[in-house]
Amino acid sequence: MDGLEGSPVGVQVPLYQAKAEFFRMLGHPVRIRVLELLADGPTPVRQLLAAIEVEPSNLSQQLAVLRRSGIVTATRDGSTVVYALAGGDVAELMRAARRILTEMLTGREELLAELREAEASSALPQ
Amino acid sequence: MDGLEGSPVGVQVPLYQAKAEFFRMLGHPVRIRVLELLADGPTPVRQLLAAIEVEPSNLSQQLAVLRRSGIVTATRDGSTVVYALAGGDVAELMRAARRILTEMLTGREELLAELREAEASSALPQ
DNA sequence: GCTGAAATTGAAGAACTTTGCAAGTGTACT
DNA sequence: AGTACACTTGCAAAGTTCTTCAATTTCAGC
Repeated sequence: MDGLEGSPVGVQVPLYQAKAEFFRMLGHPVRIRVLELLADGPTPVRQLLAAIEVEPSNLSQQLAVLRRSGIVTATRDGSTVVYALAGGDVAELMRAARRILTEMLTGREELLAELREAEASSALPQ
Repeated sequence: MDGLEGSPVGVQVPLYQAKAEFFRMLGHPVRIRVLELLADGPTPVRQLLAAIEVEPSNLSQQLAVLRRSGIVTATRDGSTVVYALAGGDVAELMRAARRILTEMLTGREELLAELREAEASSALPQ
């Protein structure tokens, strides 16, 4: 876990490792849903909890991961805590991901259609 | 691992889970480097191996993850195997990630500067 | 057919992440 | 002060992923 935040300022982490940590931090269904909800504006935990089927303590852990990575901020307002995206076009990233994902799944269906039609043998790995 | 490929055709996985699996598949330094190398065109394993400091069998494992997810394809040419991006603008995704990453790190430095200046107490979580 | 090089696979153990529960902190209300 | 609510934290068990080793497959050249 913990990726980005662990690095003291000035200690250089190779960029490809920072990227890997960034993507790993995105790699959890609850965290994805939180980011998508936050894309529509700052949201109190209570509301996230209502929208996502998950135990409060589990949500808190996932929020902690997002917070530590720096992609979201938390501010306390009375007894509720409000989360918001720290900046950046997270929505754009999600769009890019969706495009690739769609393409990948489409490619897959085409491949399967081909395979269904001609039960031929070929010489490719796997 | 295995995410996307495990799903029989027609069994619907919630989109946020497919996204999480997709990002998790990107979440490894060796896999990121492979994708970045492949962004410059199809590349034989031998060349990947020369460019990335990693054991052959470890690289193979990571290539298998990428292959199973469908983001790359492998074709055999004589005794060498050549990998290529399966489609999609992976480069665009990486650019989006880099933008956010940069912003996050910049935000962090600003925050730290602020903290250094005024050692004030506040009431935020963490 | 052997031998060697290129790449993959399988399996075992270490390392990491996720989950849920119980306990803790902070704020608001009476 | 005491109770209730909103969240967070610590921790152990369960689950997943990573790394490495040895074994295997596939092809090319002899």
